[in-house]
Amino acid sequence: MPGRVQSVERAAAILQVLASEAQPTPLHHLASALGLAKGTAHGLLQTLKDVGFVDQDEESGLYAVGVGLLQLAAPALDHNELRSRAINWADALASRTHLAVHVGTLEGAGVVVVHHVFRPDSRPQTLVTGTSFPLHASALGKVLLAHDPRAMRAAMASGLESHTYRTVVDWPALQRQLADVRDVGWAADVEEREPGVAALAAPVRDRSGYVVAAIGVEGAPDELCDARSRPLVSVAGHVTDAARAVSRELGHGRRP
Amino acid sequence: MPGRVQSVERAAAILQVLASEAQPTPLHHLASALGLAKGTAHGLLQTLKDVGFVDQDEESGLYAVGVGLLQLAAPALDHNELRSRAINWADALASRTHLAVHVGTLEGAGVVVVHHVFRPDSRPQTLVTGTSFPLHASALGKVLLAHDPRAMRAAMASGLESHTYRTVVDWPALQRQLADVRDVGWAADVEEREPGVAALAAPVRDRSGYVVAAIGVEGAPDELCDARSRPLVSVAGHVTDAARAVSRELGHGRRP
DNA sequence: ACGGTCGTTCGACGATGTCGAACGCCGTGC
DNA sequence: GCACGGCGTTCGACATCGTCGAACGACCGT
Repeated sequence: MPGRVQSVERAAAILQVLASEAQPTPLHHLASALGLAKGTAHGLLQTLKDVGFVDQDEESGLYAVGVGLLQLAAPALDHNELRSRAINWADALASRTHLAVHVGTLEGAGVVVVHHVFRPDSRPQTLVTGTSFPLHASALGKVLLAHDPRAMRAAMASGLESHTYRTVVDWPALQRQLADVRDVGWAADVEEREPGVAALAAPVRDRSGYVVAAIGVEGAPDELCDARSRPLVSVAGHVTDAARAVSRELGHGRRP
Repeated sequence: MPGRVQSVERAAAILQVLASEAQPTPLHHLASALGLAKGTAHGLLQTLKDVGFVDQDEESGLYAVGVGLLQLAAPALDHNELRSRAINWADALASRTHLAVHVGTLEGAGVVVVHHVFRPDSRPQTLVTGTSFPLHASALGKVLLAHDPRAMRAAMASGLESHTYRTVVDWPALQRQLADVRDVGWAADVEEREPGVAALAAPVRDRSGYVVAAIGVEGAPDELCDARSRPLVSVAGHVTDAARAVSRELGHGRRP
């Protein structure tokens, strides 16, 4: 691509492959996955090691994304006023509902989880901070679609991909759902993004009243819904209360 | 540096400057800070934008580290077995001690906080995940120095820099402290890294018995120490219990 | 209206990134 | 014990690509 720096694109591609692998990766795999000569891959990897973005195991020679990369991402994330302010209310929401809590913001064509509170029990859980959820097939995403025109433009550009048999992939049906979201103040996703998973989310507004994020809970459908898969209003109430509290922290509702 | 890719080094330097700035940064500042032509900085920034590592505000034109970078760092962090296993015990330690909890591992010449549990109250707190603490001037770091020869080599290479008037910057005195750490099983830092802050930490061992991390609590000196600034044995007991529990989760103490 | 600053674009040029070949090490099979 | 294949690493040649200075358009302040 003209005007872009190819070696930086290649280095980023290496990081993306490393991040997507469950285990440390050999150099030859990276080279072949990206169509690079081994010498080229080696030069890029040594540079990434020097700057702390990649670690290489001394014994096996395998490569992985280094914790050093976190030093870039985490402080930048914490500069985000939203996340700083959401943290306490997210903890409270998790305690109150006994569910996992996510906070997400629009990023490209998806909603990226910027904060994740584990459900307060000892079952194994997977951190999803940094993960991008589809806008049309997640509660967090529907909140953004309902209130943020940029989200709507992004969804129209990328289309409505099916994720489960319950995903809404019909624009009129989705529009009707979004009208309901604006009406009741929260969104639901019942096995639309992932089988066996339901979520409820509500909008977080900034000082000017714009929706800048969504906060929500996630769990098994029978933890959030009644026997006919209808979301429990009690859970939705906890979510909207938390969303309002975070919005107040961001200055929403204060006189100028 | 021969054998390294200069443009990847430059791109990494840009990210490091952006991460260290409290607010979004103009292109000309980045160019002058790194001694680059504006056209060069522009090409690197557009490439970083394309790969999602940098965002540019549409109105102001200012640049910042993008949430997209988190998508690389967070999943890679979660692959780290240590952090997955530490999360629950860290929450329990925070509840028990009413203090903030950190888990840290050796990274270069410092100890990087890979997990941070906020103290369970509503006072404002700052997330330090990703932050590197000095080895000799932090409880986490002293644990690693006491048990991990790589940490000792790194500290010898980088020296003992003073952080407060209480920082130990004398090798024999530090060595004596580290012998005590090995003896009692925990380390303390009383206003050595930061004025008004004290911390206690204990070693986390892997299946083979090697110390791979430290877990600790942090708070005001009077929350962890008695009137003569001596660490409270009760708090140290909670910390060593948590460290042992995490070590067991990592397989320490199991027969092969 | 004008001047200055900034982000962006463009083309020339040479510095650097890339690649193929080779090397050393390690593990495996015979 | 030896040979062989695979892998990470090194090196030098070459041409591709990254860099920079100049210029442009937009915006802002005076």
